[in-house]
Amino acid sequence: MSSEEVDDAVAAMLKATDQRYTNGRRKLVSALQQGDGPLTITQIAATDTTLAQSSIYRNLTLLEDAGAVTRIVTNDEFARYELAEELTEHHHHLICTKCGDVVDFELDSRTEQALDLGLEHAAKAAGFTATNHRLDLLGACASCASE
Amino acid sequence: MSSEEVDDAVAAMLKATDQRYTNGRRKLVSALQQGDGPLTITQIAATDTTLAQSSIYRNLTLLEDAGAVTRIVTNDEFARYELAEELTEHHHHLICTKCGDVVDFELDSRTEQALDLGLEHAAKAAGFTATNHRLDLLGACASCASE
DNA sequence: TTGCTTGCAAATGATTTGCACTGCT
DNA sequence: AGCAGTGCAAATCATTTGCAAGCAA
Repeated sequence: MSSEEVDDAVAAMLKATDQRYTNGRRKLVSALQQGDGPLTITQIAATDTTLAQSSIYRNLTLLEDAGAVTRIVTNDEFARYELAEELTEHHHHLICTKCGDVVDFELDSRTEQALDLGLEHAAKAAGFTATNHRLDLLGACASCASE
Repeated sequence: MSSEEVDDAVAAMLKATDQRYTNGRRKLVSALQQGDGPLTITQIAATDTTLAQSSIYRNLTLLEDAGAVTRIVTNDEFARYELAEELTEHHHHLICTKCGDVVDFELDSRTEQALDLGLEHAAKAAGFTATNHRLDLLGACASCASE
């Protein structure tokens, strides 16, 4: 999805929830589009020092409610945000347990399909109504592993 | 792994890090063994009102450092703890996005193998050194879905 | 104007820490 | 006796919220 398409989609999502697509919100979406993985508040704030922290928090929450953004927590103390799956490709996360960095990756479709089947089965067995899954790989990123 | 085996294994892990296996720590391990999924501090505290919150936090951290316990964060504000994978079976989590409850489940071995292969491949491609993976299913648990 | 947005500063709440006390060894 | 473990209360720190001012319809 191109940058403009994402923008349009977000605009539509916001309109649907009676929210404005303000300047600050555009900046957030843009920052999230840039990164190659989910970003922390600090990382987002660093992309544009004119953004007030409280507004970043508020607007990310608002965007999350509108369905444009997803909040994820890895294991360290900061939450991270990324564009909703609907606006990106289905992907997973490489989480470096040393530096805490998180990077996206995709699984080949054969594996992904096998996984979906297995999960569907397991969910049914547990009486669980699954909406989506979340898969992370934990370990050391390239730069941390070489140290 | 039986309750006693877990206990022995934890004892060994603690000894290896020069830590005592005190009463309070035994209670924590026991509580975690009981639950059918990772537990929050609140849930653990509820199993034994004589445990001080600060000690629960401290001891869980200590057990985590010893490798006996794993801390996980799902998406709500509380962290959860479970016995380390080494002391249990490899499993995944059903996370109810309504009530926040987390329950363990296992994937059939065929799917798990396919997943391992795919992940190994993806990790190599990204120059990532993976130690393990984490897979959650998000949705509504049986009781929340029926509401 | 009218109401949503923003920025600042103060409040909240999970988690951490200091310190004095208790209990192993 | 001597040091590790505990409980309480105070301190932290990410996140949330109240409020007054700015901005768009």
